[in-house]
Amino acid sequence: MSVRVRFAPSPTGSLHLGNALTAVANRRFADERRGVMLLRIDDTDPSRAVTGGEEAILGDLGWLGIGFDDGLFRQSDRGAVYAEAADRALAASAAERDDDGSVRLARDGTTLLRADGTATYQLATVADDLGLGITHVIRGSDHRPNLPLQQRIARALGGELPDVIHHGLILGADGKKLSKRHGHSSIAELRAEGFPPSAIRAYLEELGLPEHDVHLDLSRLRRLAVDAIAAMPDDELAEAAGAPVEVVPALRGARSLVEAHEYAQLISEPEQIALPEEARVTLDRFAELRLPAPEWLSHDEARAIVRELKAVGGDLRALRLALTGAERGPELAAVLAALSRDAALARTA
RNA sequence: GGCCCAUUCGUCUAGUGGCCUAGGACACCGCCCUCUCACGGCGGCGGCACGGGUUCGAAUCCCGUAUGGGCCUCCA
Repeated sequence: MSVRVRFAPSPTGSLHLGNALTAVANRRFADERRGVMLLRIDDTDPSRAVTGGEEAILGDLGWLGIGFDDGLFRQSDRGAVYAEAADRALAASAAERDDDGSVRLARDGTTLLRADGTATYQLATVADDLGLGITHVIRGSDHRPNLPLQQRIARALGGELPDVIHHGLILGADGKKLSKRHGHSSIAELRAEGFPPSAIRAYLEELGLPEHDVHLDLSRLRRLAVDAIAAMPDDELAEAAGAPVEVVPALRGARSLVEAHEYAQLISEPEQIALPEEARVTLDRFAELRLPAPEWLSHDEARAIVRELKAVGGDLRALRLALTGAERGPELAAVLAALSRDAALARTA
């Protein structure tokens, strides 16, 4: 029997990092077994729905490069399936109808169908895991207490719950439940902070299926961001940083995509700043070297100029300041290579 | 409070009774490289939660305690 797993978020907006871990774990579980992962939106509770919540989740998954092979299924579309499931449980005397019209599991009174006929999460999730042919449920350990109950519901529906694997949750660095207060808790936030998707993906892959709760390790995530940026092809980095591909060599030292974008800005639109008088001699020397060189420099040619300036004791900081308007930024030679002769001379005039 | 799960350096982990004086990665601290940033090189700091068993031998098995977490909704 081929493996079939599902990722089943509630449409409450951008994915929480812990949910993303579940998605990645399911994706990997399926991939490693040439199985199928389907996407299901668990939206049985309309009061919890958030406008744009589903779109945000789809956007996050796409951004992270997590695809799905079947679905998307929405529980709000599947009322008939749950009603039929409830009937089956009723017929088998595994459930009973309450005075108010709701349907409850006979054994412990857990509500399966509300009085208005809509399914609760417990019924919907079990009916779907059975009905959609799920073979393995991989979810966060916050669901662990549900396991015995869901197994009972599965039997009440005449089936058997798939194998269930629980993984530890991602907590804040302080060991408390990850929340908005910590920052960096949702994919949207991490994205805005400039983390490349491949870094987040790598972090989640690294975590695997933690047996116990883990603390979010921002240092590790930052490191992975640096590695991910270093590994990005030029065109990809250019797009991710919103910069022209010519300046990409100058973006390599950036630690985040936000910083990469700032580096690009330094080159295209530097802030005007006043330079100290002592800088003049270095800038003049630079002009002498730059003038006879080609309109555009190769990185090697740019390095040769930097080396020459350095050899004569030039003030490279002043040159950096003149060219980018900042004391820190991309490698000098990369800046020179990204600037035309005219642009460079204008800034050092 | 009840039930459940977990517990190896700051963090993530390797470790399934002898190979463990507990290995690695990231972080941190020095030094080197260096126009800043990032990368890289070298070195350092630092851990089996505690107490009892079992065993010739325990990070590894059992029990207890502690700590952390999860859940206790007609939420997911």
